[in-house]
Amino acid sequence: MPITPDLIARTGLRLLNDVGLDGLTMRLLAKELDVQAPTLYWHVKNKHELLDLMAGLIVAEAADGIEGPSRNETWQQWIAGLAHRMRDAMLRYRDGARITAGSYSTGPSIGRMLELVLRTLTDAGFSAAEAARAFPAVLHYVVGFTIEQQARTGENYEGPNPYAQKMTIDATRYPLTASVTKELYALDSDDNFEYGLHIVLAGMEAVRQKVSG
Amino acid sequence: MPITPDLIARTGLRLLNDVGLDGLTMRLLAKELDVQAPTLYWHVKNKHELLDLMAGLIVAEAADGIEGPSRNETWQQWIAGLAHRMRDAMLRYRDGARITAGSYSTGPSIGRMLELVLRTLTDAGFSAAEAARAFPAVLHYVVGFTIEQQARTGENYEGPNPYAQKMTIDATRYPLTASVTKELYALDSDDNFEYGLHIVLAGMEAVRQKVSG
DNA sequence: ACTCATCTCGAACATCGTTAGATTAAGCTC
DNA sequence: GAGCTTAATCTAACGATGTTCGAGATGAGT
Repeated sequence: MPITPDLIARTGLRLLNDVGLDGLTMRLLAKELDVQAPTLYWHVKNKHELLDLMAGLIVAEAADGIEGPSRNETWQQWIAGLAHRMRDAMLRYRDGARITAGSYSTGPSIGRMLELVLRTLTDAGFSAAEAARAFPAVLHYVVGFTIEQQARTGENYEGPNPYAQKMTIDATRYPLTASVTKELYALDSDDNFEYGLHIVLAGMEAVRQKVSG
Repeated sequence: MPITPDLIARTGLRLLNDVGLDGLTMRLLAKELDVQAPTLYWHVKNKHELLDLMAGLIVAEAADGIEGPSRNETWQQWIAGLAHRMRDAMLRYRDGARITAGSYSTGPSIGRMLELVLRTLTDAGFSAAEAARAFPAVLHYVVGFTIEQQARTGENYEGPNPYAQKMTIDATRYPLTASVTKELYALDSDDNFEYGLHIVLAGMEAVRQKVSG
C-alpha cells in the first residue's frame, strides 16, 4: 500500500488512542507504516502539518455524508445532531479535541457541511450573515466542552489526574459551591453537554426571533 | 529574589509573548531566571505541572478582585464582563487559550469567583444546579472561541499562516458560503465574539424563564 | 542505455525534558 | 565552635524527539 499524506494522518489517528498526543512521535508513526522516519517528510512538511491533516480527518469524519434536516426535524434538532457528530468524532480519538481546536481544516466534505448549515439556518429564518456568525458559536462551545472533558478523563498526567482529587470545599465560605459539587464535577457527562448545547440553541432561537418575528 | 513555583510560572507567562508555547523551554526559562535548568525541577515536578501553574495564573488574573454586580447591572452584563475578563486574560499571552484549556486550575481567587457566579445567578432566579451547569457553557464558549482566534492570528506556523490564504469559494456550488466569507473570515473580531456571547447569554435567559417565569 | 523524477534510507544534528550525583549555603543541636 | 541536617543549586549526562542531508533505489519515458 503506497504511503500518502492521507494514510499517514489516518495511521496517526489510529495510534492516538494507544499513545496519546504526546506519545505520537514521527518514529513511532513510521514504524507503524513499516518505514523509516525521514520517509514521512517526503509526504508531509512538518509534524504540525500532519496534525492539521489529522484534525481535518476528524472534522471530515463528522461532516461526511451529512444530509439536510428531514421533514419533521426542527433546525435545532438538526444543528444538535451536527454538534453531536462533531463531539463524537473528537471523542473517538484520545486528545481529539485538542488536535481539532484551532487547526486548519479544509476539504470538500467540510465545505459541503458549511453550505448545508447556512442553508438550513437561512431556511429557518436567519439571515445569512447571522447564520455565519451564530454557527461558529456552537462549534466553539462543542470544542471547548470536549477539550475539558478529555483533559479530565484523559491519561495525560503521569501521576493521578488532579481532577480526580475530591476537592473539599469549605461549605461555610462557599456554601453555594459546596451545594453543587455534584453538578460541577460531573462535567464530563453527556447530560451537561446536552444542557449547554440546549442553551446555545435557545440563544440562537432568541436572536432569530428578534429579526424575523 | 528567591525562586518559587509562582515566580517560575510568572516568568513563563512573560516569555510566552516572545517565544510562544512551543518555544518555551525549560532551559530558556532557567536562563531568564539566571539559573540552570535542573534547578527548576526542585520547585516544579514537571513541565506539565508548570503549564498548569501558568494556566492557574491566567485564570486567577481574570478572577482576581472581582466583585458582584453593581446596583444597576443585569446578570447578563455581569456575566458578560466576566467572560471578557477571561478572554482578555487569555489574549494577554500568546497561546494563552491553549494553555488554559483543560488545565487544572485552582486557587483562592478562583473559588471566590465561582461562588460569586453562583450567587449572582441564583439571585437572578436560576436554581443552584442550573447555574452550576449553565455557567461552564459560557466558559467553554469563551475558551473555544479564543483558542481559534489565537490559532488564526498567532505565529505558530513557520510559513505563512494557512488561515491567511484567501480561500476562494466556488460560488455556484456554495452560494451561501460565498456570500458570507466576510463574516466567516473575520472570526478573530471582537464583534463576532460579542455576538456568540450574546447568544449564550440569551440562551441562559431562555432556560431561566422556563423555570421561574 | 541514459535520464529524470519519485521515493526511501542511513546517519547525523541540534535540542528537548529529565535524572543522578556532587557541591554549596544556611541553620540547628550539642 | 564542631558536627549534622536540610534546602537549593550545580555539572554532567541520558534518552528521545523533530528534522535535514545526501546517498541510493526504483521505475517510466526517450
